[in-house]
Amino acid sequence: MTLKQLNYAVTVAETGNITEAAKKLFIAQPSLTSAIQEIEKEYNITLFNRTKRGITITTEGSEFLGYARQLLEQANLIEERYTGKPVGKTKFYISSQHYSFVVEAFVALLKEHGGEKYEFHMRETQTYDIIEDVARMRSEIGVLYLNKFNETVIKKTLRDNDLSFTPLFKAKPHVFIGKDSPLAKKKSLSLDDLKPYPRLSYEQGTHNSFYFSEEILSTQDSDKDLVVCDRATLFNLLIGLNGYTICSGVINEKLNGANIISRPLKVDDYMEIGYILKTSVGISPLTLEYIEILKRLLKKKK
Amino acid sequence: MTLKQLNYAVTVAETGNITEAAKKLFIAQPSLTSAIQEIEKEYNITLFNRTKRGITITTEGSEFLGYARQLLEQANLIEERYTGKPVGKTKFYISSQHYSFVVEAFVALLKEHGGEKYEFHMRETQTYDIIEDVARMRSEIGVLYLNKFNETVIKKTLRDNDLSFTPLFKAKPHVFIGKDSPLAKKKSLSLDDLKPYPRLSYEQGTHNSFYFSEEILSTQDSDKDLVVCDRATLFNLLIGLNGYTICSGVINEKLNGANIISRPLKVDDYMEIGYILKTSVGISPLTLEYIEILKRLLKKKK
DNA sequence: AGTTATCATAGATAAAATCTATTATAACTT
DNA sequence: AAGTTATAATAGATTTTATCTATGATAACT
Repeated sequence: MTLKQLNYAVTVAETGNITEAAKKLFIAQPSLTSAIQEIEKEYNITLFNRTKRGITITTEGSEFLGYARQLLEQANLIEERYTGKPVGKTKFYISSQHYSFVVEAFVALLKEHGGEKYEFHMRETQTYDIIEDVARMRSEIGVLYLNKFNETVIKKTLRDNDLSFTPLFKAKPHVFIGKDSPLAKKKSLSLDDLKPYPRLSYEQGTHNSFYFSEEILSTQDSDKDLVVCDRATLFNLLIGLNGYTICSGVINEKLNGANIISRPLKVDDYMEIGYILKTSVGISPLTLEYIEILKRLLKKKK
Repeated sequence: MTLKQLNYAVTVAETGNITEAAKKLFIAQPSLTSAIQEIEKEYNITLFNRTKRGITITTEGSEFLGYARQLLEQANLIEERYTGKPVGKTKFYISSQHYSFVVEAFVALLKEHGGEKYEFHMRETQTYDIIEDVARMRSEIGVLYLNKFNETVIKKTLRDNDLSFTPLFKAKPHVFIGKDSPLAKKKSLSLDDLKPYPRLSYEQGTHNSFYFSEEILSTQDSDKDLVVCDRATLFNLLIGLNGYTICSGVINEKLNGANIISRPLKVDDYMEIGYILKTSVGISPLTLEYIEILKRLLKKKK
């Protein structure tokens, strides 16, 4: 295994095409072909399925490339430290449930790296995808919540995938509503208060087991159910239809807008929000920095 | 930069002798010489001072090799993951003040890696050395405490060295005494109670500024002062001379022995014990695992 | 003064990486 | 159906890199 080979493999994966990747790397296509074959031979794995219209990554390959990327990232770090010149883009990938504080920290991280070339991904997605992203090393970090109800299932899923969960804070359940909603008059809300209004929740795809829901109490009955993928859409419906959604209550006016307010929900439950990491690969400096920012931000909010 | 070169450089540093290292690496000495020169040329640094009786590492070189080791460690991880065979020894270095829970976690980590080839270092040492060890990447992690008194100074030192501090727990000051000490009768102790007895503290070398003391209240006067380096020695003197030492109070009977007990100290102060990391290099899986063990252990004690 | 241990240099040799040219194959195009 | 295009694999030549052997230089020992 050489750094060159790993870099080649990663580029091929990104390009999805050996010929194309060879051009990017300023080498001839057969050289690249043989470099890839070398890795495959050395570790007796298949990184790519070859077709006549490019290549596709195998599951095995996707995992391997996760490790490879991590290693290359670290090699670039040394390169930069000792040449001064930035080598390749700074890359950062995060998968998260829909929390504005996660976006806020993401923005803060971006600001600190504004000068450099970068490629940052903020994936607000479904709970199961978050876990899968981190497990397959598509993202280095994921943010989600645990509570009494989903804890056992999620923790088992995490264990199975060699992932660790680190709590950030415990939140009492809140309800997000539009500031002009009739519900806004009350200081706190009960489940009965919510009954007449449309409930908004996030789409959970094929893994729409209750356990992977983004909202607690998803097993509760509701007459009017609206399911969306996008935070802005959710907020639009919240305001437009006097809807509500149950959440952690950590709110950022700048990001969510002044039209959204939160009210405590009168139930005996909690949400423990934290981040997940793939333990077997360690933590990169950038991820470490992101975690620090998260913590700093949350401290301020309290 | 290639992994080969880095590996060569690290071996040379370990051996302190190019000829010798070449034998270990099963290559001829001139090959090794030129490999090292290549790195030095590429990054315009001097890794080693050559003398006629081997080589010595430069300060620059020591830092570079810190990064190199980290990278190689991660490369080995991949190698192991995909060949099954263990590649090189598992290495773990920790520097810490004298806390038995740190040793306990160290032991637990060892147990989980008992089957493999390993080289683990537990450096119970002086506060400033802990900071330096982590800053120079001789250790990946360090454990020390902050309190009102030393916080500003230590945090500045950490910032200057690109180190982060993460709190583990806050402890109320306790006093360690022998179980047969006259002081053992009282449920809690005041500073006046301690006056007549010998105070034990850890040697802090040339950096013996108050701020780097391992014990809080080190500025307090004491008539009988005993200064040691070794935890066992400290405990022996504690028992033999009815001495005392001020500490966090986290105690482990198995490790410290049943002859040592702790009593709360009546002062308005705290110790915030946490770990320090070099932020610019990320965290290795093993260090991550160690941190998890620390947290688990401390949770149990509470 | 001779011996030993050490690292550096020179030039030869071996290994590897890369190149050009070509083949094979599936998917489009006309 | 025949031709064209895009893609990856293979073969063999060529270049580049890594390593080797032999030797030189120098300080520290004996």
